[in-house]
Amino acid sequence: MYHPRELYPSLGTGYRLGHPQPGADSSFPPALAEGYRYPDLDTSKLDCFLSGIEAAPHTLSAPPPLPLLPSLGPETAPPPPEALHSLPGVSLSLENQELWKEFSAVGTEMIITKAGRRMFPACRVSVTGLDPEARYLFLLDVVPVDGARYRWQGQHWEPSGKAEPRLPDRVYIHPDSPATGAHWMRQPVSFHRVKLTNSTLDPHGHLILHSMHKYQPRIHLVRATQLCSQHWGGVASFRFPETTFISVTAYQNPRITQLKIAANPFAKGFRENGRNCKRERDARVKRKLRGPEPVATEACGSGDTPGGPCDSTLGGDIRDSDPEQAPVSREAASVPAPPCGGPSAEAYLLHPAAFHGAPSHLPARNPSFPEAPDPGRPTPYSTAFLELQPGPGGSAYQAAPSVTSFAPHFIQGGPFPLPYPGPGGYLDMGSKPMY
DNA sequence: TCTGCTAACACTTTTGAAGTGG
DNA sequence: ACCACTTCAAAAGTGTTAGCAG
Repeated sequence: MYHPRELYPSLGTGYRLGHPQPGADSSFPPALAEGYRYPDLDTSKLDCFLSGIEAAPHTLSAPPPLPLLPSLGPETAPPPPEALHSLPGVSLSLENQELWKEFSAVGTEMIITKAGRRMFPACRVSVTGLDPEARYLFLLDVVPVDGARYRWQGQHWEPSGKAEPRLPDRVYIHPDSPATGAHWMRQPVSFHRVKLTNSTLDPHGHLILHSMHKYQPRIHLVRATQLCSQHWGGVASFRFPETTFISVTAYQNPRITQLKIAANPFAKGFRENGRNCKRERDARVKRKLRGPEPVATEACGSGDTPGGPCDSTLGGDIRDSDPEQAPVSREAASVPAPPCGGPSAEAYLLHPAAFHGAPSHLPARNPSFPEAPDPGRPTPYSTAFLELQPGPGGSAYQAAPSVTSFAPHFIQGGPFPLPYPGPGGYLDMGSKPMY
């Protein structure tokens, strides 16, 4: 685990997030740097949806210089994760770091599709140092690492020209947000529901990426103590070098494919003993050509323990060969959850934008939110993603109007606005009452 | 011809509704 | 009526593959 204060001992606790200096990254050709400033979290861009949050206005000073971004590939020894923040004492650790490192050592690739594809491995982190009583939001976004487009050369990735123009920046808000520090610290926080797409007109709010480009996920933690203020109480921004990846529409490196099949329970069918393994597929093709025959089976059954479900917080990459990352079994899942084990209904009512539109993602009641929502709050929205308006040149974030929470023009995609339920009321999501 | 993208496919996992029993 | 548990079907998430477009 890395503590931000160890990384930036000279910064103290009150500094502002800001843009790094492109020139500081030696792996980033100056010619490509134009228009590709690394957009670290700009506090102003969050005002649109954080306006209901926080405590005393926090004065933030100059941003620290960013360390070099990592390059992808087996030759790099990952530097410590980077963190920028004005939340003293808060630190984040990547829970599934070993898995990420395995992928990173080969050169992580993430499939992106028009409909949206989940990340695997997913970002799963543990947080410490939060104020147990204060509320926080967890955000995730993905930013380009450099200004290059990449190409698979049979053995490795190489830059092959200038990157495509920057796409709209979207932020994924963890469904539990806002929740108390105690809630976030109780168990690892998983972003396994994040989806990546290459559709620039994506209506679902997924994070939009270009194929064959290198990206870096970032996790932001925002303090939110009072729900009706125009200010927020600080922000911490983290990124883990081993989570850098290249987006693709089809896997290029067969070693990555093998790793994904081995580690992702959904791909179990493609394992050596799976019914969808190459041997079986070939056999099926032969059978098709010969005509119908009884289907065989058991011999090729996986025999593995079924991978279990993941809740909104714990879920993510699960590898059934790894006991430490063993999925929660159905039996285990039936055990009563801890008081803050699930997402919160109040969190939804207060920040419905934090939840996906699908009913399956609806939160469970969370007693850590005893108070009813403010009836005077503006209309919320039903998407876990916010699209942030790029500033001039497409690289900087523009200050958002902070007059209302969830300013409609800052949010794109999804069936909203939805009617805001009064205190104790229901939100109509697909005609089903919530709680 | 090569490269990148898409849709269809078969398979597995996840989720929620319905049913059952205490 | 309520709760806990089980069963089942539908939805969603996988990588593979063939075909298409530039």
